[in-house]
Amino acid sequence: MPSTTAKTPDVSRRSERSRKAILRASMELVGEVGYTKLTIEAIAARAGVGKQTIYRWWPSKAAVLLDAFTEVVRSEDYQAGIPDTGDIEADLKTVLRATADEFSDAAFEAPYRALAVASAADAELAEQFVRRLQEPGLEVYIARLRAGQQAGQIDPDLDLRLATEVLLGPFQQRWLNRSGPLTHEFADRLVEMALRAFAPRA
Amino acid sequence: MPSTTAKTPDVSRRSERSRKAILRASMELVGEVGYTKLTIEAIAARAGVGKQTIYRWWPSKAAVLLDAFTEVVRSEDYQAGIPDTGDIEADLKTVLRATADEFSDAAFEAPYRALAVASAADAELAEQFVRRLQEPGLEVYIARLRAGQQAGQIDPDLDLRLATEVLLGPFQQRWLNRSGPLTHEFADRLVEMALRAFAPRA
Amino acid sequence: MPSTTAKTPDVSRRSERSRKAILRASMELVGEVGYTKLTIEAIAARAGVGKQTIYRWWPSKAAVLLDAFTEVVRSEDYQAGIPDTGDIEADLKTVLRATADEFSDAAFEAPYRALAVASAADAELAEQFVRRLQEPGLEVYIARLRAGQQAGQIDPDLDLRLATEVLLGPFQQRWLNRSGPLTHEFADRLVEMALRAFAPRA
Amino acid sequence: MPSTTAKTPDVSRRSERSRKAILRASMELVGEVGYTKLTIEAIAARAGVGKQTIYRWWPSKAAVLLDAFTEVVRSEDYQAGIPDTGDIEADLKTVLRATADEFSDAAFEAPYRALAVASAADAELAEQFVRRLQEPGLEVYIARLRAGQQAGQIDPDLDLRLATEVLLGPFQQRWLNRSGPLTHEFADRLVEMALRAFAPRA
DNA sequence: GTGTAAACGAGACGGTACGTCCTGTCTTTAT
DNA sequence: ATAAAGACAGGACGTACCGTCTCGTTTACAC
Repeated sequence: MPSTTAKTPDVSRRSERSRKAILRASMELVGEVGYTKLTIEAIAARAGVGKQTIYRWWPSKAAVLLDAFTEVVRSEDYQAGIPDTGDIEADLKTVLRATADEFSDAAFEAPYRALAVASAADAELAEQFVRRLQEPGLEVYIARLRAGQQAGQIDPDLDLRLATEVLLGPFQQRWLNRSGPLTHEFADRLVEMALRAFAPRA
Repeated sequence: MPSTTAKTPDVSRRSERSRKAILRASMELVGEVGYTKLTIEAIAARAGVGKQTIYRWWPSKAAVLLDAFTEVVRSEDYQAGIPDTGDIEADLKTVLRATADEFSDAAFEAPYRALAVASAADAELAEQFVRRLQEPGLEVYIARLRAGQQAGQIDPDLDLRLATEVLLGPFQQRWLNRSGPLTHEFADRLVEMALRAFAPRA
Repeated sequence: MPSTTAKTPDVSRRSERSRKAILRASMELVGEVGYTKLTIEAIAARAGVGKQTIYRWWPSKAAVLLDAFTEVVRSEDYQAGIPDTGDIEADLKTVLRATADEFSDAAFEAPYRALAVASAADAELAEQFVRRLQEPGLEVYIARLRAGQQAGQIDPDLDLRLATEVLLGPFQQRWLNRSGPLTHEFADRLVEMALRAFAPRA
Repeated sequence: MPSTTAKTPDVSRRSERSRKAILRASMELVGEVGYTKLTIEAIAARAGVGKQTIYRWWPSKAAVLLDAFTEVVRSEDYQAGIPDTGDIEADLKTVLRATADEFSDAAFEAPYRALAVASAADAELAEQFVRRLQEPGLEVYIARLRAGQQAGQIDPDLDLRLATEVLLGPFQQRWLNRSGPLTHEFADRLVEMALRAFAPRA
């Protein structure tokens, strides 16, 4: 029976108090100084924790931040899902407008961009970033689109996965590249164009 | 009046040999060690150049890399534009498939991702990145779509700018997030879905 | 009356097995890595003992080593005393030559030097070091010199304490400073010179 | 022609200001906190210097301290030599009493003990310590003893090197081990006993 | 041609943060 | 209650780079 203990620390002995303090300090600091100037030393100092306690449990500052952000966002969003008023265009616009607003809020934007950037640079982190933060978001879109299919508003043969990419890809691109403003106007136009692609074939 | 200009170096006395060596060393090193482990000191050492020579002419290592990459890519792509066989779907698929292949080539991918990442993190760099590397790419798409409009294959009222975002956003998203493979299959499906959105209204 | 004694651990419950393992590990390690690189953690690990068990019973790693060394040396030397053949010069040379050999043996030298060094740096340890390891050595010299006085070979008014310092001080100095080799030649010359000082006044 | 440059820093570019500040800070700090608690970081901070500047020029904190101490002591002592009033006993007592006083002065004692301890632990340092600080001291004794030989007060066949060890060894031993007080009384008795050993044979 | 001023290669500098190591304390579980 | 185990806060280690700052040494234009 393997149970490779080796040098992995004992999770049952982990200090919850320290864990919380570290995540909290990370979120505070990334807002104050930005991701590039965020240092493990500063996190440890702010959290009142030894550096080793961070290195023991996380492989990088990005991983810390991912945990911190996940903890905050957990189910806060996503859980509700996308409203279904029967009017899919209105519903998608509502949600995408809200998302645009969220991405315009610095408190949300700073750590989220930090994670997106770190993920783009680090494949291992990316896997976690996508799975823990992006996938859940896609799922609620897929659910709403599926309802749209049943309501006859969406092509029943549509590749829903690809559909969400068409809807959200342009959005993320604008945001990451800062190649344009994330206005309600933009959200509306994007939804309209996407829905033309999603519509049942004549 | 002396017009001191103080600290701006004299471009006419700039050493072309050093400039080339620096750009070359940057491209080599970013391929060997990756962007995060790329250091100014290593570039200077590899290029046989004093550090100050780099600091004199570039504000950051990302800026060096942007110059290096621009030099390589210069007009190599883009200049030709997108072929126009009359079949816009086939033409777009051809180009997007080629792009997918390009982004799968490590020699291209490493520095380009480095720049994309650095741009996502740094607004000032982003402006240059978008203007010098992304915009020219968009333009050729816009040109082809405009031709499609004239040929009656594309909705004449279509917002062509937004259209390119719908076409390329999902592509960039997959690539940056590594959320899926950049296959020809993907390129084809993406073009097909986009064209449904771009088609003239019934 | 409870006689709490609060924080002094209960000696009667002390694990003899752990004590032995710790002393043994200390001696081994000081030989392998030297005193400066000797760590409490390594001793604990080698001894298969918790760190706290060391901290509970010893105030410092030097104290551990002092115990370890004392245990080994205990009475092994000293007990026999210095031989008395009637020829004090020969007797002293014999002993000092033997001492020179002992100090040239790495197995003895490493821990003893470690203790001497630690003692020179730490007054509290020094007191113990001198009392438990050096004084017993001096006593046997004093005893032999006293016999020499009675035999009329040594000045009856000689300060025997100071005499041992004159005999052993130069020896220790050479050894500690490595300012010269501890040869039999050196031992002989030192004894001869000292005895000129110890001789009865004309 | 070898001249192994390799990675040795360029001495001609060395900052004299930094060198002085480092040596000064070392001496201050060793007095304030003692040798064991003396850290390179603290020296760098006090000197207003980067740590690398210390690591670049010295192999260890002991080496820094040796330089610092040497700079202070340089020729201050030793240069004058031992007075020669014709009465060698009085002269030696004068000097040894003065030395006893010096070793009782904390400002001198702290760094000197630090060096002695570090030297006892580190052979490489010891070589320098002996050569730069101890040998010059011995030389002045040898010179005075030689004068004594010419004056007929000292055995012309005496091994002067060994003689200085007999005189100073007991002194250093007492001091390092703290095995007794360094009083004028002690100095006098030691000189008297040594001179009995040094006297011309009857 | 020579003089002078900038750019250059080199690299020392004051710093910051890294990731590792060890200290001495504290907590948990087992004997 | 002591012990083994090991997580913890703290702090120094020695290293790697940062961006700035001299140093001489080219280099190229002005005279």
